[in-house]
Amino acid sequence: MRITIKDIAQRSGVSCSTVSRVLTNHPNVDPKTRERVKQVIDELGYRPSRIARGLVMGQINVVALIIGDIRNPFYAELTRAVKDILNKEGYMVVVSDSDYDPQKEEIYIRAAEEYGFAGIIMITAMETEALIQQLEKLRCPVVLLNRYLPSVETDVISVDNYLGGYLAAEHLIKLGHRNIAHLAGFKNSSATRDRLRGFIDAHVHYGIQLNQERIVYGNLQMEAGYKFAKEYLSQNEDITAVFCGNDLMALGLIEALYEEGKEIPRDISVIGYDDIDMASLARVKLTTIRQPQYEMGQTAAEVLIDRMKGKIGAPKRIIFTPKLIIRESTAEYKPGK
Amino acid sequence: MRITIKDIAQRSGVSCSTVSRVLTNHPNVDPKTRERVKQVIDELGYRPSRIARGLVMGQINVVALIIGDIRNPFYAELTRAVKDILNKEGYMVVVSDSDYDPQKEEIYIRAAEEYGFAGIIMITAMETEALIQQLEKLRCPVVLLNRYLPSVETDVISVDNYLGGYLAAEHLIKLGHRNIAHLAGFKNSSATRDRLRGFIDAHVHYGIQLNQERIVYGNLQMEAGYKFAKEYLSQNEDITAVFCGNDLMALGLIEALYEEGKEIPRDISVIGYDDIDMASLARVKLTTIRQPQYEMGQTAAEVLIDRMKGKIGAPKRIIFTPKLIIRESTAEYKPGK
DNA sequence: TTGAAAGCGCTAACAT
DNA sequence: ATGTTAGCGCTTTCAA
Repeated sequence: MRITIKDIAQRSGVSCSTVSRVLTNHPNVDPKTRERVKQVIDELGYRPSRIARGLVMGQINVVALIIGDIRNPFYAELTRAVKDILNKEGYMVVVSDSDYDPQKEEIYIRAAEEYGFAGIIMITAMETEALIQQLEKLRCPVVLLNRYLPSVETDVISVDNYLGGYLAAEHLIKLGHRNIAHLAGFKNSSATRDRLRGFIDAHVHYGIQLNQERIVYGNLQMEAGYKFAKEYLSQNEDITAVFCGNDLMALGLIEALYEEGKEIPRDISVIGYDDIDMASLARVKLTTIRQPQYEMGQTAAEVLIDRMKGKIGAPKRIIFTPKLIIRESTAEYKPGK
Repeated sequence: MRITIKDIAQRSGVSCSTVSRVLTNHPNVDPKTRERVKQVIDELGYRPSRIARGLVMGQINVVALIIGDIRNPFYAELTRAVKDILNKEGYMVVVSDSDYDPQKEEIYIRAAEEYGFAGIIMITAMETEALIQQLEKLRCPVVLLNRYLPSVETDVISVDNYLGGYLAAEHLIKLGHRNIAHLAGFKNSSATRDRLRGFIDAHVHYGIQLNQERIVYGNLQMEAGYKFAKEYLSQNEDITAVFCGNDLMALGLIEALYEEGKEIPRDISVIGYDDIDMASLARVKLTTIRQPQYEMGQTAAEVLIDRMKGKIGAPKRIIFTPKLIIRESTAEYKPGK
């Protein structure tokens, strides 16, 4: 049978309340009593039931982190940051992969409610009406990562996606490219939309024509990049550069191109997004837009902790600045080719 | 205020017990009553408290997965498998990174106890006495992955590490290499030890001398491979091939070598372990020993589910077979070099 | 088929 | 400083 607070109380000759006070570090306990109780606790190897405590408190010290896919190194790194910070504060973190599917998100948020989680950090798949309604009803604080829901009052930690898209396009344009394709992320994500806007505006700014067919949407997985190369690029040989919505797709794209005997950046320039570790280790070191992965997670966790501790005030918007990292997958456009 | 079973009971004109029966799909409820109650539940958007339920049941439907580091793609893939299976059965999965640190493991196992988790799946960092004691006292089933604790009665899912080590060494030996170094994993892990035994036995079998200094232990991170190249290999120029304890270290090693102007496999042959996705995308496609990552996770989850459902019987040992995947990072030994 | 009541292990208000 | 008591939301005997 499980050892309970009652056992500790009996063995140390005090009441349950006193044991509870010792457990919660309540000041009103005689030092001697405290010592005695602590000793019995050690002796019996007592472990408090977080569930019982949770029932009384109305919640448990657990935070949900909802991301796209833990196998994407960008999310893995972010997850580490979130855990590092929250564990230090005594919170447990439950990481759920939405697979970029709003329905799965819904399920996970519901689970967080049923389990009485203390908070949620999420990168939303899309900004759907259902999600917004769900978040509005929520009884625990939420921090949104890299996405923006205009109608929901939550803290938001993000990176300037517009700027990221602009920087990527500008880099390619300055290298002389005029026919640039964009393999974007999910169409309904605000991050995707913002990057696209930046991408388009850079074209406008430099007076370069850009037509709709140059924009293709992918699912952020390596295969999407691979497919894009095999299907789209082989049909559109005028394309001399591609801006990918993340590094994973860029890597898949490069792989496919090599299979066809093409070389990067000789035949085509490729720029990624995120700057995951792999970007600098791939067969062609990837030029990319760096997002401060760890820092984003860290900040999100810190902001959430403040909210869970009851800090009030207007929703925060913390926006990091993306950075162009030039490596070897982009090069000057050579008309001869 | 939270909507409780009581609210549902009042609104539908029945007792709490009946509502509970509806919730738990108990057969003894009049179909009409059941319908009415369900309707009220939907109407009010009622969500049962898993915590309250957990208090009564003595546990919650949550499983802990304790791994080394989620940023290692091998673990990320395995994690996906475990989650896929367990979520389908209605369990939540909490993933904790031990950072290969037995103390962190201890903390996580304790947390699992305090929260009343239904089960644990873990890859142990080391087989310490403290861990064994902790596991013996545990009130929930445990499945061990790729590690073996002789004195603890748990199910074990693993890959034949001895064979893996043997295959790696044999491959290099057959290519003509005679001075092979082994950058192993953690010294105290049974997986590391078994692979080392295989590595040594292959040498013995082929009548090749091997001395102790050829074995170096690393922490399974990319930096360890990098460092190994910079520090060890530059001091030991007779080494013509390296067997790495995982792909990540192999990748780091190759990176360092390239920085020094060396080429793989021209100057040195490298073989990894795991066969993570990156292995086939790196600048040199990695020869490696494949472990069936997803399948291992899947099997571990299935075995654990059986135990949680009360299936009894002797501890299972399921052992997968590793496979040599030959790519481009290993080549025949050229005496000229 | 249903309801009343006890109890899971803990915290916190209140009383002493 | 300590004990008594009520109650968190649910499941589960037991009785009707």
